[in-house]
Amino acid sequence: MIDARILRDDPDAVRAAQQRRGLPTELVDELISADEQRRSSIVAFEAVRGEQKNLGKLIPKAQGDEKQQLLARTKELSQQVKDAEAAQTEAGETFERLMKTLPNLASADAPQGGEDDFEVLEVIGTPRDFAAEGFEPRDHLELGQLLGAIDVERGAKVSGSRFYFLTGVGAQLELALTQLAMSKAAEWGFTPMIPPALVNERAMEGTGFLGQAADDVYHLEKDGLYLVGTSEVPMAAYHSDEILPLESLPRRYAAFSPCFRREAGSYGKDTRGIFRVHWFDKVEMFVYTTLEESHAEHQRILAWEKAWLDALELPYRVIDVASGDLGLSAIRKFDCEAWIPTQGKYREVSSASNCTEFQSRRLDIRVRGDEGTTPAATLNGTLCAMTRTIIAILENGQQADGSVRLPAALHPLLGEVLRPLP
RNA sequence: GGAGGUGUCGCAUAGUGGCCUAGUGCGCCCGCCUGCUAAGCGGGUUGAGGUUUAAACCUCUCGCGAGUUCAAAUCUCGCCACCUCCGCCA
Repeated sequence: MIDARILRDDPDAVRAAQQRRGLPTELVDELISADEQRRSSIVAFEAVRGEQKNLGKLIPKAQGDEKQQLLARTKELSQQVKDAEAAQTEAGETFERLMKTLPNLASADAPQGGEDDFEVLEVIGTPRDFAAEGFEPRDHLELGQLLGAIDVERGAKVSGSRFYFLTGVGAQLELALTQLAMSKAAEWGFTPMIPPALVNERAMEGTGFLGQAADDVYHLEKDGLYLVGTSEVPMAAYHSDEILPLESLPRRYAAFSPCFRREAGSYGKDTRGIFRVHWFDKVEMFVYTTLEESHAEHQRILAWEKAWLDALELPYRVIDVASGDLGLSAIRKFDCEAWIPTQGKYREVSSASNCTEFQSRRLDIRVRGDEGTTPAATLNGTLCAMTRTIIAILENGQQADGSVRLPAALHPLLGEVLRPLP
């Protein structure tokens, strides 16, 4: 949710932001009139309510006829107050419902356009030339099977398509990555967290996932709970309804959790292996800070993501996602994409978003500063999404015999090389 | 799943229909006093929204929501959270 004041004072800025996302601007006009209606209903209610209170004070002191007259008058007022209050509540709810459909104001710094209009900011490392090395690279699934690391057949048998078992060195690889990511994050000043992966509606709605992304969310109707698609959800709701002292910011958390995604509408896409799955584990960075600091923090989060990919010795690039491809809550998003040799493409492995005040207005997270309270800013960024990282490590580190050279950072945990099963 | 209890300002408490414009203590902030510190004295201190050039004023907020009433922190009902006990359980 954005600041209603911006809507009143500078509606053109809101229209422009909508246009940057490629969305119609009619909503802005609807919002302005809903806001006017809301405010006039407040004025009407407060007028009758004030009168009721004033007269109510006179009643205990009044006697005889005077008292009877007052009672008659206030009895009449009582109904008016109820009606005015109902009208105010309704106008308020209408406004809020519309407000919640309005995405965060896309940054003018983000590239214009849709999914394919991202800007490449940086390309780091060099993809290996397998032709020059004299062999055809195997894809992650084939490598995973040679190493005894990934079992998708049994994943499908037990749970359905887009499920998998990590087995043997595959399971060890995830645990090692988790341990490494969490300890690096702790070194950087993040508080390690293991949050719940089931959350209530407030948390899911407040982070913006019941909007355009609602179809992608698993919902346990019987219990009123949702499975999180990312620990961003419990971590944003962690401080909901709280007022954080300014001195306590930034608050940086590194959360490890499973992530569940229905992947509705991606039926034909990325069906081989574990690239696009209904469940994976992830270490996520989540930060609470001020609006002013959020832009610099966004860059820091990106820098930590890069440091992580550097440590894993993966070739990757950084893109600035176009405004039409942003999620509901973000004003700007940077993705890191690792090189996947068998796809001949860079593919997303991490993503850093600045959600400014959008989530904290919905979840009521404020900062107490010198001049009263203001909504906090929230940011999130992937540190390590397990399945895609495993894919990148296997494919980029593979050798002609099907073994995989690991990055030096993993040597203390797993040794230098993963070898095929005999 | 069953039984009972609790929910008031940052914390602790008072408040059983109108004197609540929610009192008091602690903490915190400002000032006074003051060799220093402590104590003492005076003032301030929930949050949200609205009217307004401003100053100021108004409304809402006692876990949440409905209801009764001219009037609700207070009475009634529902929900939620927490605590204790019983059952089940990794």
